[in-house]
This record gives sequence, structure tokens and C-alpha cells, in this order.
Amino acid sequence: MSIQQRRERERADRHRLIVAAARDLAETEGWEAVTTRRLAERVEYSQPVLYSHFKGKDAIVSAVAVDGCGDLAKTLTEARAAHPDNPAEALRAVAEAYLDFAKTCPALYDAMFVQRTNIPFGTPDSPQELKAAFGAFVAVVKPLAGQDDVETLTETLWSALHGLATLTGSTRLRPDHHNARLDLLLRRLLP
Amino acid sequence: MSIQQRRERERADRHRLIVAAARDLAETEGWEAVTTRRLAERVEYSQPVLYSHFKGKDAIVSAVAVDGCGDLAKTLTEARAAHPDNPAEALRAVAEAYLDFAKTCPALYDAMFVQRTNIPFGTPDSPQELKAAFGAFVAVVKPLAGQDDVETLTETLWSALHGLATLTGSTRLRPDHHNARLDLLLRRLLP
DNA sequence: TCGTTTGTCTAGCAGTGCTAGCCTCGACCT
DNA sequence: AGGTCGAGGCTAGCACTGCTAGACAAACGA
Repeated sequence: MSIQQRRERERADRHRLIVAAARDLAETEGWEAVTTRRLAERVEYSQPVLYSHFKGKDAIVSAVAVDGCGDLAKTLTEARAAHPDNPAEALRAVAEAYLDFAKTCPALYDAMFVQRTNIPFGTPDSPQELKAAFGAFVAVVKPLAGQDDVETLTETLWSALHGLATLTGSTRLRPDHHNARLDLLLRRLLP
Repeated sequence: MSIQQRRERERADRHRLIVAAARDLAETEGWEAVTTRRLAERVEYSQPVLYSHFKGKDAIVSAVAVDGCGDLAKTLTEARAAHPDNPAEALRAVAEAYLDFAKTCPALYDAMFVQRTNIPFGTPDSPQELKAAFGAFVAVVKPLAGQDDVETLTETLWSALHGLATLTGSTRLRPDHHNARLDLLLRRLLP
């Protein structure tokens, strides 16, 4: 019995080790550097071991993405909590935290919201980390929604921030004017 | 002299043929299916011929992207021209045309605005097609900008639409509510 | 007609994701 | 305690990727 438990624990540890290594490698050298061979070398196992934990490389990327959603949720929640009595300030803090997250961890952000994935978004069986991240957005939008549907407005705000994050990150927008765009967006979208 | 001209003409034709084949293949089967071998087969030349026209696969993707920007510029300009005396209607038409473009040609859109590229965006030496597409946005935003800087506001609107397009396209937003999000965005961002 | 240039092709390199099949080691049962 | 057996790791290999060196042929200028 206890042997079985120890094995499962070791398995879970190695699972986490793989995800952490993939995330680290991606953030350091970009996703194109994350090959099964290099990843296997990092975790000091041979390549096929990865496939006994994950169905394929895509599944590893997805695991990293879900992991990242947990981090994002935490970041956003903290940003909101810093301004408990000022909805507008809270919104601004959350928006800035979101864009900062995308800027600080571009590869992680890419896995979460850009790369093709089969993580279920916006459905009841979404991973809890994902719901938490979206929930943090909803909480900060709610006081400012007026008569509009909160979830729809939240999705719209999220989309706008996502657009800013990705277009800025891929240098498709003028690098200065970054703050001006955010100011404009928040002032006009959620006054 | 004329021989030289004929050769250059043939080269240009083949250049266009390659770009068109890449675009078609990407749109039909996705970018992951666009390999140099399959592309060479499509244009009925051997693989190394591609490399006498383009520095590498990335350059082919970039050429497709620039090509697509020309199409997008045309689409947006037409959408605006359909409502010459109603700025709000023109904006809505352009926004819808943009999202429709992204939905209809997802692979092309991906090459233009998602994939990593070294096309210079937002600088004086951007390709003319790109400037034209952005110009169409500027034209439609201008009458509604009020006191805000037109270019900054245009970038913000574009970002928001881009966010909607990509998150919708990757099924990260609830599929219904699509129109509700667009309504909300336009009503709040550019009333 | 004879070089020379221009262009295309075959063949191959190093690297990718993924898997078949062997082999070792340790947990079990007698 | 010793034999059995299975979980789990490994080596080796497949079919594919982007890209390139070097052979070869066709078309050009003299």
C-alpha cells in the first residue's frame, strides 16, 4: 500500500518537474527551443519518459498554460485587493497587472492565450485555474458594468487587453504610446 | 535585353505563384501543413527553387502576410465607402468587415497579426499595404475621435478588435455573445 | 561552335515528434 | 530465500522538418 503511494508521489513530483522545466526553458529560450530531447535532458530522463506522463508535446504545453493561469489569477486577485474601496483604481491596477504579466512572461502568456490548444475555455468544465483568472476580471468589472451584462463586458475588456498585450509584444504597435493606449481604453470602455 | 526582361518577368510570376500557393495551402490545411516540400510540389518545382526566391520559409510567410494586408486594406476601404455620410455606421461596417476577414481567412490573419515576423509595423518603412490597412482604420476613427489622438485611438480600437478576433478564433470566448461583445465595444469605446 | 553563366535538380545533413521493443530492477508469492 | 513477473526506463529507429552542397543540363554571348 505505502509503496504504491510512494510511487504515485514520485510520479506527481516528476510531473511537476517536467512542467516546471518546460516553462523555464520556454521563458528562457522561447517555445521553439522546447524540444522533447532538450526537455528530457533537463529533467535528466530519457525522451520516452515524457510520453508516459503526457500524451504528447501539446499536452505539456497545455499543462504549462493551466499552471500559468493559476499564477495569473493570483496576480490579478492581489492587484484588485490592493484597492478595496476604489473600483476605478482597482480596474486600472488589474489591467496593468495583466499587461505586465504578459510582458514579463511572454512565452507563458503565449501558451495560455495565443497558441492553439484544446483546453476548454469559457465552459463549466474549464480548469479551476482558468475560472479563477476570469473571476478576478469579473470581480473588478462588476462595480463598473452599469446596465450591461458583466460577463460580456468582462470578455470585451479581456479581449481588448489581450489585443494590446499581443500586438505590443510582437512589436506591431508603436512602443511608446503604450500607456496612452491603456488610458484611452479604460477611460472610454469603463468610465 | 529583352531576354533579361523575359527572365525577370518569369521570375516575378513564379514569385507570385509561390506566395499564392503558400496562402492557399495554409488556408486549406493550416500553416503546419505548409512545408517546403509540399509547397514545392504544389508549384511543380523542386524544393531548392523556393530558396532562390526567398531567404527561408519565414520569408514566404511574411510575403503572404503582406499580400493579405493588401486584401484587408481593400476590404476595409470598401466597407467604409458604403457609408459615406454616417461615421457611426461606417465604423460598425469596418469593424464587422475586419472580424469577418479574420474569421474567413484565419490562416492568413494568423500570418499577418499573430505569428512572429520581422515585417516593420508602425514605422515609416512599413510596406505600403500595411499602411493602407491602418489608414482605412484611421479614416473611420477620425470623425469619432473627439479630443483624443486619432492614431492612438485607432491603435486601441484595432487592438480590441484583434483581441476579439483571436480569442474568438481560438474558441477562448463563448461563441454566442459574439455580437454582444462587438456592440458593447463600439458603443462604449467610440460613442 | 565553344566556353561560360544561369538555373534546376538529386542527395544529404542535422534536427523534430513520437514509438517499438528490449532489459533491468525491485516487489511479490511460494 | 529464491524464483517469477511486471512496471518502468532505455536504446534505437521511423518519418518528417528546414535548409544546402555539389552535380548537371540548358541557354546564352563570343
